[in-house]
Amino acid sequence: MNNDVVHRVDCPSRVILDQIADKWSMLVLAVLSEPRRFNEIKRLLEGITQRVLTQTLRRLERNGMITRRVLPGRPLGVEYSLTPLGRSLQGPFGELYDWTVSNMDAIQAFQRAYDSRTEQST
Amino acid sequence: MNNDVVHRVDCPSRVILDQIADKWSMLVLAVLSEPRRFNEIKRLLEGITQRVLTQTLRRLERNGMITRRVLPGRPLGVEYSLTPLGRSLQGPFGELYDWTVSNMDAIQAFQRAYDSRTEQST
DNA sequence: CGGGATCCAGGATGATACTG
DNA sequence: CAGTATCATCCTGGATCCCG
Repeated sequence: MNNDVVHRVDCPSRVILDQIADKWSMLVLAVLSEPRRFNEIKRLLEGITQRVLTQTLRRLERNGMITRRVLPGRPLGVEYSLTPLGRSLQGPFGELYDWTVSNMDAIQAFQRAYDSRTEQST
Repeated sequence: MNNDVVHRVDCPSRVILDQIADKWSMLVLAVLSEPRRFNEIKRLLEGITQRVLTQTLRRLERNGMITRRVLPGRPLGVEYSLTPLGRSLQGPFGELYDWTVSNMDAIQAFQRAYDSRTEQST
């Protein structure tokens, strides 16, 4: 990371980072390793509401990460799939995910230590 | 990414991801490539308020990413620096940052296209 | 200098109902 | 099925004041 520039408010990377570096975007992108339909994604991502999912999908679509395709036939069907751009994000996100998994235990240990150091006794 | 597990609400990686995959954490970590003091960080990160900076630093500290050291002497001084764990995050974050810089233009083009496709004319 | 405590407004979120 | 619309709510983040 170039520390001389990242922090500037006018650096476009900050704006972009804002768009992609959030939990749901990452998870949606992960789940879309293969094309999926709306409710399918929703089912896979336990805890997301359709409202938030819709917003996330729209944002990803606007940013050119995913494609929305209306399936012919009834009842309605919509399929989302990664664009090449979206797929190219799997690398960096994968790194981050792997790091998280590798260091999960260490982090939780730190948290416990911090909390016991912090919390007031009865 | 392992799609069979990422999305589960009970997967700890989701909790961790939540902690680290936010804008300010990434930027603070970036700026802390060398030890810095509170107001120094604040000055470097244009747009952050001391409240949010404090919260971000606390969270990072709790997660074992940074160390807080009170400097002896008057007036007060506090120095923050990366722990080995925090430093190990620079790799993944760097990847993401590099990706962002490389694809910034493409993304902004997508956004413009999407917006002109979407917005209603006068 | 480095915060903690408070107050307050606005945006994000959840739940629910309705539609093509 | 795949959303949109609405409303109540919650919580974050900004602004301020104060303290060691």
